[in-house]
Amino acid sequence: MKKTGNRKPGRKPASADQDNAPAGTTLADVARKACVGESTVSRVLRNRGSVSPLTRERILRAAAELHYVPNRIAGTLASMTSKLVGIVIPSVGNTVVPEVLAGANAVLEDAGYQPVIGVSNYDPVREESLIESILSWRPSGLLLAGLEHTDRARSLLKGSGVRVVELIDIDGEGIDIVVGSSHRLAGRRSAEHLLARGYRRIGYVGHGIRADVRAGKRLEGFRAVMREHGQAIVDHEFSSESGSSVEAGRRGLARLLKKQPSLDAVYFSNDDLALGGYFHCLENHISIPGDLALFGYNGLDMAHQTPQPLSTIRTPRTAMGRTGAKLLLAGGPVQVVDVGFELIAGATS
Amino acid sequence: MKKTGNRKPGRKPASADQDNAPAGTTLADVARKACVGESTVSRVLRNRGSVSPLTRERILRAAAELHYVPNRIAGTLASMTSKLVGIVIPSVGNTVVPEVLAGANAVLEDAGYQPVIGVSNYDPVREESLIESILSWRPSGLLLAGLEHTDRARSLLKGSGVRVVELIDIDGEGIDIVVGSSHRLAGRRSAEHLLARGYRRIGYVGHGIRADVRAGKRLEGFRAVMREHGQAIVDHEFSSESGSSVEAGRRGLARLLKKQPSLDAVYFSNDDLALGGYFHCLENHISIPGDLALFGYNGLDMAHQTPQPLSTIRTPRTAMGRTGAKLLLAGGPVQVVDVGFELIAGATS
DNA sequence: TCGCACAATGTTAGCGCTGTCATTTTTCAG
DNA sequence: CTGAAAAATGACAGCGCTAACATTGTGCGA
Repeated sequence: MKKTGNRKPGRKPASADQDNAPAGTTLADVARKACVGESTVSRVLRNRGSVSPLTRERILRAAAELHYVPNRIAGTLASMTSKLVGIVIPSVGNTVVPEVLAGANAVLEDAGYQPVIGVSNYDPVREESLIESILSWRPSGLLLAGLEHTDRARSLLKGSGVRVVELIDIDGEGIDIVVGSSHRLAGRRSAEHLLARGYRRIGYVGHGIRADVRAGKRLEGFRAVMREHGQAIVDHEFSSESGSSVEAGRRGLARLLKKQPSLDAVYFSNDDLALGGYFHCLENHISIPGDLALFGYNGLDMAHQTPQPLSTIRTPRTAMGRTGAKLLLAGGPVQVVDVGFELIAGATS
Repeated sequence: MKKTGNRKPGRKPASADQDNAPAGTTLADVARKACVGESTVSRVLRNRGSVSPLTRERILRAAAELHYVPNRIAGTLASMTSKLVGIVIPSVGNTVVPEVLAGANAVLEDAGYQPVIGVSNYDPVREESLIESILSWRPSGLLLAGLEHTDRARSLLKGSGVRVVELIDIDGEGIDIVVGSSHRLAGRRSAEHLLARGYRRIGYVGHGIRADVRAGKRLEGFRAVMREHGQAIVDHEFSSESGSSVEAGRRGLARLLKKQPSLDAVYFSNDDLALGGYFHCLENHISIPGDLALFGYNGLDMAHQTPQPLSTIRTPRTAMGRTGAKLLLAGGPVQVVDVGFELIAGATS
């Protein structure tokens, strides 16, 4: 036989402190202190509905005196709308990501949103679990890097119904909104540039497709143009994973030139690597672009400060983040935004 | 006269969909589908308490079929313990922060915590409001950069009762746990190094105390040693705020050398600036360290890949983040952890 | 066979807010 | 001065979950 009713409460009631309960001050405490109903306090704190100036004043004073900090967890649960936005990035060390992040963050912050981030470390499976984990915080949107995700990640996102913005890349099928530029096209333009300048014995130092999807797409575009011109990349050197990118570029170029001393140009998968290559040339008195031309990708500030600014392609990274965040919050239609890129001729080609 | 009771519910009850309610599937739905009580589902999903293998299996299947994603907002509210950790950083572009962040993030993620981040942009007032905002998500801890905060920020943190870890710097008064190294001492060691190598006409290019508190502390230590040796910095050039750090370093050194052509060494407030200085020397055929010695701070990988590795001081940034995060979660006593630093002699001094 | 520790599961009261609606007070045109 | 619309405020049922407790089943030594 069940014995319903007549049971002690499941929790101990909060101790009835007065005035100084820093950790656990609730809206009800403020209401009591200001001698008003809870909903009035709620209205004042969220600037919604109409409240008389006197009451508002009294409530604000009470809240301040109690050092009240609203509990957004409770607020979110009650209102079913969260001011949380999930962000999953592949890495923080990367030179590109922080800028995109900064752009997005600026917009989100201004709109009162708080970013919840996860770092996937370029691992789609890790990304999937981060997405799941972040979704459990019921964010009102999600910012992702790139278009490559596991199937389950995709279905989780579709099922959740939250707005998703995929940043950086537009070469592929997006889930919802996509903001970025075409890496394939960037690769093409790079090849066209080098060919136009008369370079023919061109090598490649960088990531393979497996290591970096977007670098792979650039390489693909690059090769396509070469092929169209009856040319081919003479040789390539895929960067090993260990050490910094700059170091990888330096070593990579060294290895490549040992195999192919007669190269007249090298295409790097990004500016970090290219900078490493630049340092290698400096050290070995290889004249640039006389003996060897260098071409990168990203438009890093740093690579623009060398005695000879690096030839590269710059993408509007901050704008990308800003646009992505804006569209995330705006609630517009599904769309793909191509933010384009700019080829910087530089002095190394 | 009040009319209590007998009122329609304030919310519309969730539509009684079956099987495919992707967005709003709740624990109750799973319980119903698996024909068990809600608490049993909760137990299974959190691996707490004992549940028979068969029931567990049934529940997991039901959850999977319904694509159930737990609502941690509700969970947090109910359990009064959150798996959120707040992180307030001064900037993402900065080269140091991402590494510290990566270290911290790795530890937090492994423990199932989700970081909620805010970017203060080096503005203590902005930091204060970010702290307040983040506290409203009731995180179980907060990671901050540096020891300098507004009074109100400090009292908010003290009042909230959450664990606080301040990273990077240990020269000052901490709120709770502090993990970092002494910048004052780093400045001292830098000066000692340059003096020991016989440099006497030393200049400074970098941030003033106002622009970067920690750079200011390093400069202070540097000057103290100089003074103790009866020396003084010949001249200095504070970097303007615009443009990248590398560019600032290049321009700064140019300006400084125009004023003081006879300098034999320059102390930079960080490696980014020093790298800019290095590029300036390269471009103007100033031999290093023959004509001019350069010394930086941070131990950036990139500055180690130049033909002549930069003389600098390296701090264990990733370890700093890891340690900070570990202590945050560990619940140990208040303490200050000095992670130290390492002077890298390099080839520019 | 009984009784008791313990495993397995159900029941329910909140967690601290917000949204809806009810109620009371004020304002103001007619 | 009157009635109705508008402003101000209060009351309270959830939001989806967890923690505490209640309840029932199960194995096993006495």
